[in-house]
Amino acid sequence: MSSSKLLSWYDINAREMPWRIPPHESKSGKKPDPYKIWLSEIMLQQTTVATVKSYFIKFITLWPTIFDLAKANDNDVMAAWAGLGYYARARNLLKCSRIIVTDFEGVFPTSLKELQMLPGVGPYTSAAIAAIAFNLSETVMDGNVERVMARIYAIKKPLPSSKPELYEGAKKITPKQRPGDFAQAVMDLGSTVCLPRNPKCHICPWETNCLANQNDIAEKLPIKLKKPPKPMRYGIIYVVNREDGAWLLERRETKGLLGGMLGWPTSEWSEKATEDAPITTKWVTSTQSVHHIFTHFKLNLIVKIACSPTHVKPKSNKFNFQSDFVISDLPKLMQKVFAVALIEIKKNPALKKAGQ
DNA sequence: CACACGTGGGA
DNA sequence: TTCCCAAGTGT
Repeated sequence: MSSSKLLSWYDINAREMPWRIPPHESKSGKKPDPYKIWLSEIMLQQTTVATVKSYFIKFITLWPTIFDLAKANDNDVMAAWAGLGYYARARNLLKCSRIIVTDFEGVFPTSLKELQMLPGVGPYTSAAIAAIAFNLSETVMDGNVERVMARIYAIKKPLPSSKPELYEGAKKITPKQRPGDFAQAVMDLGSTVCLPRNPKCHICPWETNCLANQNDIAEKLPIKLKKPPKPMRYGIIYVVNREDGAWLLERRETKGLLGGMLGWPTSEWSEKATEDAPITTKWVTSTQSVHHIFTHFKLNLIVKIACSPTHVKPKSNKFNFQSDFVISDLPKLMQKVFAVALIEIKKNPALKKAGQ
């Protein structure tokens, strides 16, 4: 297995990404901005390149350097992250930027050990930053690399127990020359050629070296255990529009699901939907409910809508009327709820006031 | 180690 | 519809 074969492939086939130094510039010594590599790698955790691109450009435009990000308003950063998911990443992004500015004078450390002490930076991201931003010969292991290694070495032991073996395989072929390009090349290969289903072995630079391809079992690898079904949860969510046009929202608790994000007041989400209205009023129940799929459960929410007079005070001070928000500041689930509420408001004259 | 943690796209 | 997958980390 030769890394040079893959690097030659990468020289021609590298995907374009806003944070990436293309191979011809990389070879002539152009260095990436560690801030951009770090930011992109955090965004790319469990998230596709296609999805990340526009968010990356937005962040770089709003906060061009780590110093800008470190002094940003927390709610502005959470709003900019809205829709991207896994919101702990955004909270850790802020924490990390402030550590880098206050403890490291704005300069990222280069060792895996120091990088892994940063919030949101684990085994994968530390190696990716070291390899891509600093061109150090570190071995990156993500889902792509796992799949490629399982195939070229024909490792039949199922994931996740095979991870150490897969890592050793990757480490063995990590080159001293161009380790950053190599890391990105394996991931490009995994995302465009060595696909989970229907791998394109006939155009793969490692076609003749790959043990799985030689045995015609590439598509069967890596072997993964089946995932248990997602349980269903139910709840009631409340959309209140005040006569002056403001909407009733809450800033969700910092920890847990959608932590730190804006959202509509909601009951708990459990086996059974239970009322927990934020104000006492006459509610209109939407004909449509909202269905949403999270990583570990499915959710069905009944949407209740009300129009309230301006003097109404919510039952809890965690709820606030806000007129200065845009719907894109909210997580996708909350955007879906709002869309359903608007349909109901449009249909129902009793909910229409204040020029809505 | 198992589980919590979002969302969108493809087959 | 349903399932899998995507440049994982924190607890």
